[in-house]
Amino acid sequence: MHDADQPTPRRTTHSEDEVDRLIASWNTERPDLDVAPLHVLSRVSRLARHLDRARRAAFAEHNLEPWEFDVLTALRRSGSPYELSPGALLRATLVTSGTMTNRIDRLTAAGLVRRRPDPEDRRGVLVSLTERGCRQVDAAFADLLRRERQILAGLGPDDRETLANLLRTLLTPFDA
Amino acid sequence: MHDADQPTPRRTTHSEDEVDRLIASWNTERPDLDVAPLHVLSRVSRLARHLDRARRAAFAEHNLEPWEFDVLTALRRSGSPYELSPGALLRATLVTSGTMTNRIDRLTAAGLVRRRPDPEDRRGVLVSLTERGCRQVDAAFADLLRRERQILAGLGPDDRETLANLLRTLLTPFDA
DNA sequence: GTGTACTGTCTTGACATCGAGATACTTTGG
DNA sequence: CCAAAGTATCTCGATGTCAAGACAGTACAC
Repeated sequence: MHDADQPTPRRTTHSEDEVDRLIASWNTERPDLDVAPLHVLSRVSRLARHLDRARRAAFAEHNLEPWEFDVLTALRRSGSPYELSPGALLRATLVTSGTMTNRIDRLTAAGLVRRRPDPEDRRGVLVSLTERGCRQVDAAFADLLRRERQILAGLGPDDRETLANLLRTLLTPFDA
Repeated sequence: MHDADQPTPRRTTHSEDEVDRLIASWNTERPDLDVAPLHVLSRVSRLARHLDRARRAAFAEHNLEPWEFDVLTALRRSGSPYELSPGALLRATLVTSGTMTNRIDRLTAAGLVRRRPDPEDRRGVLVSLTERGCRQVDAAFADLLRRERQILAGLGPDDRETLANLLRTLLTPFDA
């Protein structure tokens, strides 16, 4: 449709990144397509991938897998007595019930959570953090925040706020 | 450290999202921690998750799995004759060699790619797109771009550019 | 009350991924 | 020309996930 404004040198000198190269190859192969959305969304995906790696590294220091951290933080954030049903946990972590059963089994075996029957609903179960689970998730979370601060080091406070607000705008439609 | 500036009404009215609620629970449970990095990075992760869902939906319309699309686009972007080695493909898609072998097997079975021995290196193999593979990836990609435009609809052109540039700044250290 | 629909959890089977190692071939250096 | 190191691909076993369905218990309407 509009070929002319694709290559305009509109933005101030930014060093080229992988996504710019990706987009350049698309522009060569499919000049008919407007691939501008990739400028934002491919970067979101790639950054998320790197974040996953950083998370994995942070947790490994505390002998936790990312999935373990996800479950433990959900419990931790729920506040004392750090106890939730498997159903609540799977809604918090967006996994299926089969996966959650498996996770709780392994976390129980590792001594990080405990299972007990729900006294108010005989179908139900309650999962709670053990002392060790609580200590470990707190340590891992502090470590994670340190690394995330590193990743954000290239941005000033105003840029961070701008970025957070723009991302929230994109995210809001999904939260509904 | 600084309790006072967390609840300041500094940003102009934005509706609260899931991440704001997440951060609020952390502030309740661990008021000693500065969880500000989550404002940016949790949103990046969550948005990436939603993007994955959108991708999956777009590809399903064309009978493609996300992993199939990843391999096919790498070939498509490489330009005519749409042929790359398994090694080049695994570098492009960031999976292990075992995974790539498996993927190529299945794509071959589906008639979307072809394998042939590399005439210049008898260890090697070359993988190329079939007619059908090319048509299918083109259709799926066009569909994906439509959906990505939808996701970005809430942002004006200037905001998109700002967002892309901020994300690039965060991404650059990783590309090295 | 009793049947029907619903909810919460667990079980099972299929599947894609990874990591480590095997195999075949090529390159390099003496 | 040969040996050693390097490269390209594939094989295999273990793992974590999901989807579908089984099972037990609850809630509501009649």
